[in-house]
Amino acid sequence: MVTINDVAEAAGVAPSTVSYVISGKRAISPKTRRLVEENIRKLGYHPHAGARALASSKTNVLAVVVPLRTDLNVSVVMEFIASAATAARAHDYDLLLLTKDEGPAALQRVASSALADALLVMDVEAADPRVPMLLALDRPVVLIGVPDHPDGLTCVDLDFAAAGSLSARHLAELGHRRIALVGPSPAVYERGTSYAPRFLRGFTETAREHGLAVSTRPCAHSYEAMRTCLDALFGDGPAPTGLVVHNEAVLPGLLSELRHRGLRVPEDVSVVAVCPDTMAEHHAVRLTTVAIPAEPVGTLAVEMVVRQLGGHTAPESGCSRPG
Amino acid sequence: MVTINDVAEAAGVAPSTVSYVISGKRAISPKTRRLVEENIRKLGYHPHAGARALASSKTNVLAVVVPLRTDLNVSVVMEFIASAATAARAHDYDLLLLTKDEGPAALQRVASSALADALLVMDVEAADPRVPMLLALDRPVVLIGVPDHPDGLTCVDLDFAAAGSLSARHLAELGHRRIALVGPSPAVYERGTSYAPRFLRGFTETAREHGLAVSTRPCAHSYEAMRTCLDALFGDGPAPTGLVVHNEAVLPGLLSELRHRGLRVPEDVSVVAVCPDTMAEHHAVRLTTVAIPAEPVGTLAVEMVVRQLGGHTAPESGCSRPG
DNA sequence: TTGAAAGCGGTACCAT
DNA sequence: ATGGTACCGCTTTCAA
Repeated sequence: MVTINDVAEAAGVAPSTVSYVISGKRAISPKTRRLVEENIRKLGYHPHAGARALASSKTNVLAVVVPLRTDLNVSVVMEFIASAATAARAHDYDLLLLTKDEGPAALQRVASSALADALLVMDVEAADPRVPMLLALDRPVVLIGVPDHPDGLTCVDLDFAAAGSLSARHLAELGHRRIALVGPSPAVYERGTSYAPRFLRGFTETAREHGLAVSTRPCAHSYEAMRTCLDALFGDGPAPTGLVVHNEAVLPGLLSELRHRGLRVPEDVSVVAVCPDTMAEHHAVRLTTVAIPAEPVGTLAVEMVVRQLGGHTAPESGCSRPG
Repeated sequence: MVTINDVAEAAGVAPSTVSYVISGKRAISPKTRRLVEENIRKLGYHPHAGARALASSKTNVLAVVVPLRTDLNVSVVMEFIASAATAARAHDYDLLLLTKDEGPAALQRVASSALADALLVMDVEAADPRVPMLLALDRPVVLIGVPDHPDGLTCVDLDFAAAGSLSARHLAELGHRRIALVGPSPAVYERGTSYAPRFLRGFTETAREHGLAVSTRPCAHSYEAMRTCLDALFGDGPAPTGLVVHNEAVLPGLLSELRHRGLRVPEDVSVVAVCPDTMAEHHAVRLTTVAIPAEPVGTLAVEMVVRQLGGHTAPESGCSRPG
C-alpha cells in the first residue's frame, strides 16, 4: 500500500507537506506542489479513507436510506439514487446504501460508528419512527418526504399537491366537468406516506374550485383491483370524462381495459398519467403526463446536506418543494 | 463520542479486553464478558469504522457498481440491489454505491483508498474496460454478467441462454411453427452486454432444434420502433404465431398494438414476456412470463464475495448461472 | 485469563 | 514556506 510517507520520501518533503498539498489548507510553493503532485501520480497514491476519517472526523460518505418495497415507484427511486450519486461525487462524497427495513437502528449504527457524515432518508412517513432517532443523531439530515413533525429537520419533497392540482386543472381546461382519480395502493395511504394524500388534496381542491364533479379511489396493484376501481368510478351515475392515474403499475392494464370497455382515449376519456415521460411514450394512446422529477430532488437533497456539512448550522427552516 | 477506552474504563478492564470481547478472538471469562457487554450497551458504544479499518485493514464494506441507464431493466437492477443489500447486512457488511459511468477509475479509487474490501460489478460487457482494472486490483470481485475474458474473475449471471431456450421450447410445445423474438434495444447489442446475445442464441438454437421458423429483431424503446419491429416481423411471408418479448419497456405498447392490428392474445398469437411476474399481472391478456430472478443473483454474488473474503483464495473457476 | 503498548495512515498544531 | 510530531480509536503482538 502506498502511504503518505512513501510520497513524502519520494518527493523529499515532510508528510505534512504532502497532506497540505492535497488539502490545500496552507500555502505551498509552486515548486514543492509540482514535485509532490508528480510523485502522487507516479506512485498512484490514494489517501487511506479510514485513516483520514480517524484523523479528521470526516468520512466523505453520505448514507442514503432507500425503500425497497416493490409497491413503490421503482423508477422514481432509481432516478433519485442515480442523481444523488452523481451529485454526491461532484462534491467528492460517496454513497452508503441502507435499506429502509433496517429501521431506525441502522441510522444509529451508521452515525455512531462514523460510517457516514450525514444522512439522506427517502420515503418518509407521516409518523415516521426514524424522525426522533434522526433528531437525536446530531448529524446533518435531509428527509425526502415530509413527516407530521419535522421538528427542524430539513426536508425536500416533490410538490405532490401541485401535481394533483395541475392534473385537475389540465382536465378542467380541456372542458371536462366530471373527473376521477385512480390513486396509489391503499397500503400507501395506510402507511401515511405523505405524498398520496397531498396529491389527493391538491387534486380535489382544484377540481372543486373549477366546479368539477370528482370521484377518487385508491387502487391496489393487480388487474382485478384496477377493474374493480374502474367499475366503481364509472359504475353509478354519469361517467367521468377525465381520468387521472396516480399509479404507475396499473397504467398499462388500465389503458387496455378502457379500450376493452369501448372507451377511446382521448376521444371518450382523457387520461392524465402521473409517471415519467418515458413511460408514456410506450403507450399507443395520447396521454398527458405529469412527471415526477425525482432527479432534481436527488440533486437538491445532496446539495442541501453538503451545505449543512459545510458549516451551515441553521437548518433550512420548513420544507421546500421544487418542481 | 464513546470510545473503546470509555467502555474499558467503565468496566474496569483494559481496552484490549473490550476489543477481544467484541471480536471473540480470544477466550474471555464469562464474568468479564458480561461486564463488558453491559457497559457497551449502557454507553451505546459502536466501534469507529475508520479506526477499525485502519487497524485491521478491513472495512466491512462492499462496493457495488450499478448501471443507471434507463434503457436497462430498472426493476431488475433494483431487485439486485435490494437482495445484495440484505445479504450483505446478514454478513455484517455495508454497501457502497458506485455508478457505472464513473468508469474504471472509480474502482481504482475505491480499492486504493480502502473504502471497500471487495467489489460487485453489475452489467458487465463483453469487452468491459473494467475487467483489466479489476484484475489489477487484487481484491475479491464478483462480476454480474460474463465478459469475453473473465481471466479467473468470479462471475454470476442469469442463465439467459436457458431463458431464451425455455421461451422457444414453450412456444414449440404449444404447437407453434413460426415464432419471433422482439429483442432488447440495438444499443444493448452494440454495447456487447452479453445477456442479449446469449438469450438470442438460446432462443434460436432451441427453435431450430424444434424445426421452427424463426425471425428476430432488436427493438428500441419507443412506440414507433416497436411498430416498425412488428411490421418487419409480421410483414413479409407467413406471420409468426408465437412472439417472445425480451424487452420490458415496449411490452405494454406492443400488446396494445397487437390488439389494434386485430391480433388477439393468445388466440391469434401467443406472447411470452421476459419480465417479472408482477409486471405481467398488470396486463389484460394471458401472457406466459419468463422471469429474471435478480434476487437470488444478488444474494449469491454477495455470498461468493464474502466467501472469497473469508480466505477462500482460489477464485471459483468459470462462471455460474443459477436459475 | 488479562494488560500494556506499538502501530495502522493520516491531520493539524506548534515550531522554525 | 516547510518540518516535526502528538493524536485520532482500534487491533494485535508480546508479556505476565
